[in-house]
Amino acid sequence: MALQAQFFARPVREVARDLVGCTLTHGRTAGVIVETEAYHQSEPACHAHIGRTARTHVLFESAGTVYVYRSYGIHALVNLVCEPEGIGAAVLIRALEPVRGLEAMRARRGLDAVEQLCSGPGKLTQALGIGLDLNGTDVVGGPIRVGARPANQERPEVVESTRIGITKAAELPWRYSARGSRFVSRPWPPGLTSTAALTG
DNA sequence: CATGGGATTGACT
DNA sequence: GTCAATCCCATGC
Repeated sequence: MALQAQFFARPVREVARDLVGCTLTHGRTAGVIVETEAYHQSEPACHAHIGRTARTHVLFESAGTVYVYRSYGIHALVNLVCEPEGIGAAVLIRALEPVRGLEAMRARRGLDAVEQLCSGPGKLTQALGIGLDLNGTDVVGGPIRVGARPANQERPEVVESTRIGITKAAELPWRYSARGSRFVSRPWPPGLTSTAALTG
């Protein structure tokens, strides 16, 4: 059952929390969302904080719009726009548990380990074939879809912690992860050694 | 028009 | 743990 635009037209932190356990699909590849982060125009880590520009105008569009941007000149990061139209806010999808199209993901990523296919915001866009060309598309009727958590499936326990890799507003606990998942981008709390992440 | 920085990743010490 | 790759875009002259 696909999520509708109304699901995203809520406070961005609620949407970020509720997206954990939902399924992100593009083409023949799909994964269960296990890690998200919320961004809102009111805080400086959000691209929309500076207002509407050529880059950020998508963040102010209607709920359910897809925002894809290039990070560090290399990676594409995918976000889902939230809150009423005119408010700049979005949820960054940071990690997935791969569930469909594993071989396509392996081919695109150039590695086999399932834990490493989608365990990061740049990794999952590469695994699912999501590029900048999808910026501005819609999760309702567009190439990227989000499916609700199945009713017979238990709601995952969600851990709240601080966001990863930012310098501004780094203290806000706006990161949401599925407790115990082996597919998150980094262990919690953040700051543990990277070797622990690989073996855990 | 030139410049600097970034919501990351992977390779290397 | 440290660091370079790489490019779009916002900013400033």
